Amino acid sequence: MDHNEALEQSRARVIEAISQNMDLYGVTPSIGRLYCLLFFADKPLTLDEMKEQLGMSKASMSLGVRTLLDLNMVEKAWRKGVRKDLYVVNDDPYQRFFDYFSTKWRGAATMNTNAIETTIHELQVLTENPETPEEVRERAQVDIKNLENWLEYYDWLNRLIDSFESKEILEFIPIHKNKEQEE
Amino acid sequence: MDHNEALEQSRARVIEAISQNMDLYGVTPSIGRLYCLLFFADKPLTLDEMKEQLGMSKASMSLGVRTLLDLNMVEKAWRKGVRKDLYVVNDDPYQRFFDYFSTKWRGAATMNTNAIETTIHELQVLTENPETPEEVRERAQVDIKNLENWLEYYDWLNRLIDSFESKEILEFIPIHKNKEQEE
DNA sequence: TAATACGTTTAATACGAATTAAACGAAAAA
DNA sequence: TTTTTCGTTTAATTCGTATTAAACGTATTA
Repeated sequence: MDHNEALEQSRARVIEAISQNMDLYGVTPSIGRLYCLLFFADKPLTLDEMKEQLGMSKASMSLGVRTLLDLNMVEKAWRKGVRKDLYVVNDDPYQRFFDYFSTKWRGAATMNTNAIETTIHELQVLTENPETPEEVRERAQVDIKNLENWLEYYDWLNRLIDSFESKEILEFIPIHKNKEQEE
Repeated sequence: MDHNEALEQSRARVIEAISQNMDLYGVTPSIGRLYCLLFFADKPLTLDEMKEQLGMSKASMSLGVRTLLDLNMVEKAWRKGVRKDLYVVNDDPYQRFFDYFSTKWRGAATMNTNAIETTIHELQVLTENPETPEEVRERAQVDIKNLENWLEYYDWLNRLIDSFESKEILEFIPIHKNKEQEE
């Protein structure tokens, strides 16, 4: 085995691990490998180069790059004299983590909060309606109580995400270079 | 429309919203609806009751309940005289959030960390090998630097998850009842 | 025991998302 | 202009997973 192969083989291990676990970010292993390809590339890549290296279609590369752009995991790059679109990885793992929550989790929290608020309002109208049977009224009141508990949680979640976006979380959980760690 | 329907319809909105957004927890909308069914149930349910209410097969309920159990989103319940297995929702949203990170994200962090550490070690051996061509050595050194940056991130992530598990995060982002909020 | 009532597993199916080939439109080059 | 080179979109296909029917094993009951 020559040394170039050894390098590629070493890389392959982390590529596989990371690609598989990228489902936490809601992307497929294929897109995970695309991300890793860009991560290990020493220069911005074109769609054709990605297609070449991964042995997939150009359409897939186009789609894959776009979802990675949506997640702020890659960025467009520019190089004089190059007409093709170029892409580089956004290799700050903290930023990647924070961005993911800013987009996906924040979006879900907003949607759920809206649905819950609307529903609570409807249920309140229901309980205030004198024609509502007692049995239904009671169930509605239990629902309201439970849903208000969720609202409180989503408020908390939003504040957590705020601390990610503003990076204030790093005051509580600091990034400390682990210098004096085990050799 | 009778009042019972009104209640069901109000519930349906939040059920749909939450079920759709449950993909953040890595589960399908079907399992999301199963979770919501248990959430709104006023008593522990059997597999047959779930099957009945959702119009799905018993096998699906069995599978679905198990994945929810793995995520600590539901628990087994007991009732005297009832032979069938009973399940209730674990309706603490904070705990749900924390458990998810304890299992899924911690697991991914561990796997990736292991892969990265092994790879860094291999790359170091490669760079120390006098037969390694200079060009490969340089690329390996760049890789090592980048991967060490990731290791630092996963260490940070683990400490963040620690603060979830221990609930110390609540000292930084407190749960405050939003009493004095906009009416 | 035997018979029934469970829950789970397995193998087959059905459904949806990932992937691609081909068509398309836009921009640069000639 | 016309032609070529891009990237994207669309429609078709492929692939994987969700779902189910049926078989299975186990525990309870009689």
